[in-house]
Amino acid sequence: MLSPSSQSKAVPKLLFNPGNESTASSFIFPTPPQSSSIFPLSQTPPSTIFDLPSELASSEIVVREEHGSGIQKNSFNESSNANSNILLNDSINQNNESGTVDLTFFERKLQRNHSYWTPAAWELLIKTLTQILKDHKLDFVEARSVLMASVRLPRKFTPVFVRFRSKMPMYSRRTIVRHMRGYFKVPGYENFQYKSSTDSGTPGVEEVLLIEREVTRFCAMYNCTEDDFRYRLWNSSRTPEISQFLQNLYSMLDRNRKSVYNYVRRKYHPCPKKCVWSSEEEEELKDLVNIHGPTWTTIGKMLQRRPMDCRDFWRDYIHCNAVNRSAWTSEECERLLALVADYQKNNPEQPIRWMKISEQLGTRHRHHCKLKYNSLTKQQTKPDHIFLAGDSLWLIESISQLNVQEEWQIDWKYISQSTDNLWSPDICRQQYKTLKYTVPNWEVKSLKEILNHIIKDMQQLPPELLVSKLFPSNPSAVSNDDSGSDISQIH
DNA sequence: GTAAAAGGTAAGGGTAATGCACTTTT
DNA sequence: CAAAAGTGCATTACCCTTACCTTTTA
Repeated sequence: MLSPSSQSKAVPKLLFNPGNESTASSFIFPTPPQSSSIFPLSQTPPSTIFDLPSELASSEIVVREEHGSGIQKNSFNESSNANSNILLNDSINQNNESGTVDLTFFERKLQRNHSYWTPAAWELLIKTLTQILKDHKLDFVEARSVLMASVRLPRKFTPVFVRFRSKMPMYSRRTIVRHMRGYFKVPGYENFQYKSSTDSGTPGVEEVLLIEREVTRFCAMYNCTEDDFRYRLWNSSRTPEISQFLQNLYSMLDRNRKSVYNYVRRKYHPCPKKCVWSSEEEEELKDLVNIHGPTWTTIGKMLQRRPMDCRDFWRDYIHCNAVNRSAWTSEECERLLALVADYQKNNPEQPIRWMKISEQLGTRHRHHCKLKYNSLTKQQTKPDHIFLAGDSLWLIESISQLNVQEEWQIDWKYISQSTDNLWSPDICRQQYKTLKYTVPNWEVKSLKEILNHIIKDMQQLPPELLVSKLFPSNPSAVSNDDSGSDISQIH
């Protein structure tokens, strides 16, 4: 039996697959301009692609519901949290004791509708934004300023949600907003910016499109369907056509050969079924692992799933069946610390194997162990994040030199780069916030006033306390970097 | 026959998207 | 005041790299 989400999970369809849309194959992405240039309105795609429908005129904007939007809840967060934990734990316990599967629990945990941002989503977003800019006679820079000037999304951007709701309902409002801000290069949204290609990690838009085009070309050349291609790619007996196909991709893409190979094999696996596991399948998976061990390719073939999906489900659900989601007890914390200490003692200078720690602890997920350990030992594990007094002064002076009026105008990426990326933009911003809160009545003060106040405060410190990680050669600086003299840390 | 290159597999590790429980704004 | 929208933190579904082994190629 499949949970209902298997029916509702929409598969993103590439809008510009040949044959899907007649104008699509000629469409070229207008990549975001450099912040200094003007958005090229002349690149606006023809209206045949755009055909913004009457839905945009409608004032009724409904997007996929998220975080209980529209339903005001009582503010008893503590008790409602506790209740939900009790519910979850009850269902887990019942599951353990009776040996049967609590469907309510499984449906709950597998109903997520998780969709990654695809090139097709970029295309839709960029098309819609281009039209909005045209309608409001805005250029890229102006639109960026409008976006950055208000915390809430200006109303002129709401047609984006209407468009997405009708074309790609699987994306939440938050995801769309994040990519919109990323497209306009709003500081703090660097992770969501448009990337045509990348050295490693998730491939950029152009890379994905190139791979898709090559697959289409392969199918046309050998007169086969995409399903045929998938089977050929995974066929145990290698064929020269597939080898040639892969070789072509390696030469066209500027990234590690193995990365390309793995990506293509993942994306074009013959078994598209994923995410939702029925209780029967789960039992079957358990049996198969008992019989064959962790031979995921074999098991995947038997279950008609991708090998790594079998591994993931086994590792992150079945294997942590006793996972506890309630608050950590002090005994658990102590055991965690002891286990990690023991591991580090036996495996000096090795990265901590959280899967192993999770297995030994027995009641928590690997991610939970890692997060808890990091929060328990925050000071020790993140010495790099600590700003010494001299660094804090440098940070505030650097912001001051930017000569900006408002906080949102601070280019944190630039600040971070000035530290040779010793601190990330986020860490710099966080440190600024920490310092800001030391200023009395900061809420009603301007940025300049806040900065001047902090600088004045810090300049009153004795020079010997103004040590710096960033400028260790500073005559007043003390050389013991990692000993982290507490007195010089400003918090 | 052999070394180099490429393919195949699974362990290990990580993160983008989202859920929850709020707060803030309209 | 209600509803919509934003947000910090936790969770999870999905993704990527790397190491090691096998197979193919030159």
